[in-house]
Amino acid sequence: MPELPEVQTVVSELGPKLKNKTIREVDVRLPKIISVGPKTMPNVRTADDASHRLFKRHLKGKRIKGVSRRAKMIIIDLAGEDALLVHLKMTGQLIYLGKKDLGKRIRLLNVESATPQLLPAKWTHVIFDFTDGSRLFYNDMRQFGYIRLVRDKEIGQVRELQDFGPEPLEQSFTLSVFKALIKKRPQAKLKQFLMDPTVIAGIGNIYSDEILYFAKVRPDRQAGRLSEGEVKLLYKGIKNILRQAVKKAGSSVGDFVRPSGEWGSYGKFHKVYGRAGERCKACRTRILSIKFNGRTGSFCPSCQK
DNA sequence: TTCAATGTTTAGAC
DNA sequence: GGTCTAAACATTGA
Repeated sequence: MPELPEVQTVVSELGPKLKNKTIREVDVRLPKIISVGPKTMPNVRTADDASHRLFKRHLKGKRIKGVSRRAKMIIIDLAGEDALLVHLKMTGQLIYLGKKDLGKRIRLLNVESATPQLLPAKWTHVIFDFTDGSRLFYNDMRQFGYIRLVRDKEIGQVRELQDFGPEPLEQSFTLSVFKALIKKRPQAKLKQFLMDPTVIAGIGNIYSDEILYFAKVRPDRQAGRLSEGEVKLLYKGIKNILRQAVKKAGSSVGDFVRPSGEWGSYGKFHKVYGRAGERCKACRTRILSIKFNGRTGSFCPSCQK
């Protein structure tokens, strides 16, 4: 589900809601989602009783200072020396309901057949109860995501936060920084290059497709073989597409929901992602869909050279 | 029944 | 070391 624009949407909308809330109780319904300490390895999550108890005990009574983001990781900063790291992976959702909204039904899947549901629902794995009666729900159908409790000073040791490329929307991500990245990986194909978190943070399958369409280059072109003009257009595409998507609160493909239960609206603007077989909006050629290194990429064979 | 799905890591091959 | 592939996590829906 979430790439940079979706995660940024969660962070922007959740931050003001959670700020200065105090946790009354945490209900962990699927222990493997949670873990404690910076060195936890993904996919070796044991969810033993000790860390489960530690997690609940540590969070009880803690006040939330703020919510921020690094790459696709959500960082919930707690008073004292603790922080919660939340990674949504493919299908994680964070939904916040105020006390008087707890009876509200939320549509958790952006498909016709999905009926709105009361929370906690079938895929709600962790519930945070705040002292003012509001609640934060963590849902995750595929159960790939996680919530990890770490000490502030341990954050630097979290391996999922190490070795990340620059944040593409920050001012410091300049054209010359981008050119330096290309020099480092000249052989990489563009689709791979854009999606590699050690090259640039936060770009996944949806936005790599859209950025490549914007830059009019094929996903299988080599990064080091672009013309000067193509490099500039690609750089501009990264900034433009991501900024636009953040403005529209992300794309709700499948199951991205905002913390309020609303949908992101950027999906309406997709030019190629999810449009395989349909016609290119610019030239009417049919959009192709091809596997590139295990991931499907969609592109216009006529507009993209 | 089979396939693909927004993410990330790891192992093995070349 | 760089790059590619497949597999792993678990479930749904077309």
